[in-house]
Amino acid sequence: MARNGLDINMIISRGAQLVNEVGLENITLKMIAEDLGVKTPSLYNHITGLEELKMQLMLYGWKQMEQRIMQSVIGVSGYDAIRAGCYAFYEYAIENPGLFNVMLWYNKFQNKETMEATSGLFSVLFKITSSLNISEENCNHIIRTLRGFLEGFSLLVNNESFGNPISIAESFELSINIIIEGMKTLEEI
Amino acid sequence: MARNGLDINMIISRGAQLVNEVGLENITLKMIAEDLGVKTPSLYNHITGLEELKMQLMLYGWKQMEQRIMQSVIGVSGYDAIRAGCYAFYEYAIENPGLFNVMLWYNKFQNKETMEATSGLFSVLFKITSSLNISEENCNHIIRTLRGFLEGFSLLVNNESFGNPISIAESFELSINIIIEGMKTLEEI
DNA sequence: GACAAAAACTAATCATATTAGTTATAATAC
DNA sequence: GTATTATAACTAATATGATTAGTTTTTGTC
Repeated sequence: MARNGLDINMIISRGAQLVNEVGLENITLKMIAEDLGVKTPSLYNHITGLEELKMQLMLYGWKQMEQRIMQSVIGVSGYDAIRAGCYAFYEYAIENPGLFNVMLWYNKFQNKETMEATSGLFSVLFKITSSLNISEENCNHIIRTLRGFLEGFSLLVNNESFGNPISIAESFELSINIIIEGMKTLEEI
Repeated sequence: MARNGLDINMIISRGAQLVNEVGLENITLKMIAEDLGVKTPSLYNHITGLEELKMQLMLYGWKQMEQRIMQSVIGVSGYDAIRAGCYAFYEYAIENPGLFNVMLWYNKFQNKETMEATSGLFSVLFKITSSLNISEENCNHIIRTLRGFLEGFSLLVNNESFGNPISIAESFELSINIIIEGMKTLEEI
């Protein structure tokens, strides 16, 4: 009953590629429309506007990252799994700098869907920490420690904010070690 | 030889207040100009544009936070000083949500000045860690651990990104404990 | 082949940043 | 005290991109 040109998924996946190329501050509907070979207003048949697109990109990114993290922890357990999950997070963030900015930026409380954007991902890490001898309450706190560190560190790397020339890879490795050693002090019995 | 109306400092300090009120995504030159009782183009006598203003706000915020952190560590040493500095960071970030977004967002590598925006602040923490029995290289890595955690955690809190209803204050406290305990495992001798 | 739904289009509107060119002010020189 | 002049403020104009209104086109269904 209508043309079968665009659909929302095409817009999101092209949007994700473009935002990685040009950055969150430079992405425009005009650019995405041109890339898809249509005029800007045509996008409005599929999205309500730029804000909604960014929200969709945010959800898309977190879901994709969740897949990567789940893959990464297959076959490993305990602290090795924590480590693997953290690396998967970091690598995805570094590979997708523009999209990762959208993920951080639009991960505000808005509604149930946006609130739950990251819950699947971090429930993976929660399950792993729960297998350790750490109280459930502390497991919940630890997830926040990890979220904070992973999001902040990745953002700093993507922004090239570290002035010091020492190895970033070693900083990440040591940071994860520090957090894991700190976690171990929370083990009960 | 000219009118003594605005100056750059008035623009920056009003801009800082306004960005905290309306958020980084909503701040405009028009809004700042109206607030200061002038027309938008008048601002261009003092700044080169919106981008430069945001960069200036970024520098302003980091300098102000640096003062707060230096105050916080007076009279304390060792891990207590680390803890005090972390709390000062976090509290400043929470009190200034819009400005803190600018601080994170525009803290990219651009030139020497922007690169050094945070160096004073973190050199305070570096001096403290250096007083512990931890190698200089590891001290540098630890600064990055702390930066990552503090920036990421603060951003999450400002965005209300934590869905779980457990106490944020306790999460912060425990996170700092985890990092400090992890740091202790790096002490040599 | 006509119809209806939906997607694409063109044209118009709006907001804001920015630039160009003009006017007003106030410190200094005389 | 007045003329000068540098600078800041102003008005008017331009540019870009988001968004909306209204029109045309397409395509599956009858």
